Amino acid sequence: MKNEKYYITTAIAYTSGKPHIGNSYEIVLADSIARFKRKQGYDVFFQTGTDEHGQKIELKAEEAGITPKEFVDDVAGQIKDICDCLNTSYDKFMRTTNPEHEKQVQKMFKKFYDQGDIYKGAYEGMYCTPCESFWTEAQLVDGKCPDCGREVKPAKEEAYFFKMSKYADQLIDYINTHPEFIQPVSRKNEMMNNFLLPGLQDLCVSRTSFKWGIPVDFDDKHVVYVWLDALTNYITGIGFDADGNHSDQYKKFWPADLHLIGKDIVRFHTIYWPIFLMALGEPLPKQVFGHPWLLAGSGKMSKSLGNVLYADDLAKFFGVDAVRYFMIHEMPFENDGAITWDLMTERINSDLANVLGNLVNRTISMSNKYFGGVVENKNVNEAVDDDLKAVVTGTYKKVCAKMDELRVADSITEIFNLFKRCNKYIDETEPWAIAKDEAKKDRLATVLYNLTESIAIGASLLEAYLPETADRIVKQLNTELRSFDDIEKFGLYPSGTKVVEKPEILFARLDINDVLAEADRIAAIQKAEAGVVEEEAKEENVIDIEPKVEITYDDFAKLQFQVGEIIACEEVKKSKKLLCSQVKIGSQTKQIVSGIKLHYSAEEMVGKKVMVLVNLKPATLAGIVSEGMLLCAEDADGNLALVTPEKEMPAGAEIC
RNA sequence: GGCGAGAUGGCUCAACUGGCUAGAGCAUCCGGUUCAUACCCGGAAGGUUGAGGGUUCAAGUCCCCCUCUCGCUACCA
Repeated sequence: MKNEKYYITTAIAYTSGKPHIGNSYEIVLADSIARFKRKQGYDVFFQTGTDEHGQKIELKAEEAGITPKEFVDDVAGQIKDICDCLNTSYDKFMRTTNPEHEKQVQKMFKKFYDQGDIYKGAYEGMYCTPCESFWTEAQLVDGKCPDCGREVKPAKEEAYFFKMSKYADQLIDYINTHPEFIQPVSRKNEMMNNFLLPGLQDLCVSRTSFKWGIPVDFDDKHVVYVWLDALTNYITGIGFDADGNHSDQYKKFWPADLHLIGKDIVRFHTIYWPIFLMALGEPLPKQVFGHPWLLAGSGKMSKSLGNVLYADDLAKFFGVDAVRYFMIHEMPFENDGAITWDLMTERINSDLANVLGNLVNRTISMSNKYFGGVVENKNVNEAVDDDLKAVVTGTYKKVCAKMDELRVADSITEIFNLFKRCNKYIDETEPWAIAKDEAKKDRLATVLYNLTESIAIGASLLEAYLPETADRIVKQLNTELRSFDDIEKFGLYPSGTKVVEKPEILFARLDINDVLAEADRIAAIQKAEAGVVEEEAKEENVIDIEPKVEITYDDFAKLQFQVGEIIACEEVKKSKKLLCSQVKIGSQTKQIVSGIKLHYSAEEMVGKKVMVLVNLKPATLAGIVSEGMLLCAEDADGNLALVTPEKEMPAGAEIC
């Protein structure tokens, strides 16, 4: 038994809605690791939870006509239900609306401010309106926007910034001297090359544009930036105190041994989070693993398509451990995995039903058929037994090696190799043939004992991944799950034990037609729900944007809008998003570059009459001069629609 | 555009610093078996390792070039 501690966390789930299967998989992965470590003798603390602040939630709550707190209470409940329905063994479910957490975040923010890590941004001359970006003094190039090189203006709003640059060198050094810190290593390179080496920019850590967040206690116009709020859950959840009065739990468990997160938020966990910790004077987490995603077959999940997969639906239909098995098995280390009803069916049938379920079933059946269910070791050994025993007792080491590398999918495959070896052993020994010879009765008993013992060991290895199944197996064998201390010893199954009379089907084989019928049923329900939602949404399909300052008519009159006809258009080859159009405005033609390639093809642009801002100062984009701006409407998802006159108008007509 | 990763049998992937007929699982076909959930065991077929060129006794592995895919990032007048 080891006496070391092991602190593992998942990312906390954002409470903007019920998470689909792709978001639920992380908790199962973490759970397998946590259970495995516990079984290895580590003192494990496993924390998960919810991230409950932010503008999106504020808006969703408003739409639903309830308070943000009511909204997140509901969603956090759903998320916790999913964690529970997947049988995950978290020790703490942390919510960022927890009052103690909120208090600590405020204290940390104040501490950072007091020690000069956070400063109030002075906006004069620092906001580049066209770029919609805030810049700090250090970032300005000759006092101008470092992006477009134009004048920056005083902004109306103030914000607090965190001096990331102060800690950047220290972080670079840490990452370089701790190669295991960021996993997989490809992520490490991305962080270094894109953020750290080019020079880390200071981060804006407060917002004034919405209210649903933790207020900055010494300046309550501001709420704390959601990431600063969210990331700190890893320490506040175990009793960190900004004044240094940490709980014993914190002293014991921090730093975390593993932050398990999705690959999309690696940046926050490997750059900002370590820097916040440095500023607090706390040690950094030992490892951050940005796992890939489990994607639903081809394309996006959407309710209107009826193809959203939810962990609880799947667990209800396939069983909890079948879903766990699929997630763990299919979850690759570096590339995204796929989940579909077909793939689920295939995995369950071939691995769980055929290999494992059938093995347990046939073994128990034989014990009952030949020995009335009593499994006895008569020690009549043959050479063929040796390899079986070697494989069975050697599996633990292989599984450990894979787990140490966080290759959880590979580790469960090792366990199934053990079961496959058992099936082969049955074929090699042919118990039904031995049974015909009364003189070989003791040999037959030994064979069945070896099988039963092998299964008991296999089930014990499986416990961390499929706890319920492991339990069901040993119950049928009338024994108990074995500790890892005894997992490499063959022969501990008590000789003379009587197994159950009638073996239970662990995993029934699935008929693909039944499965697809279930998929259709769920799809129909989702579509129906989506239909209702869509109709409601139609009436309410509006977007609120950040209000800008009031302008005078004179301000407006400075803008020259005209109808332009696109007479030619081509893609800007070097860019993913830019189209270059020749726009006829009256008798002249202007060249305008627009970031709309993802929404319009060059061909379909030609002939359109669009609204153009004509007197905008020319700028160079991707090396091409742009002499104006095509106006578009943009929805919440970033979809663009060109604005065109609703009646036929000549090119050059003024818009006023 | 910048940086990075990758392209291997129908599918998913493997092959450490170049080294014996390029491996495994699933799917397919054939055979065996009957204790068992039409299951299990064995075997076979299937790859000029994205294209082309080069280095070497030897290249999936190294170099050059081309095509394509993906990730992060920038651009979005």
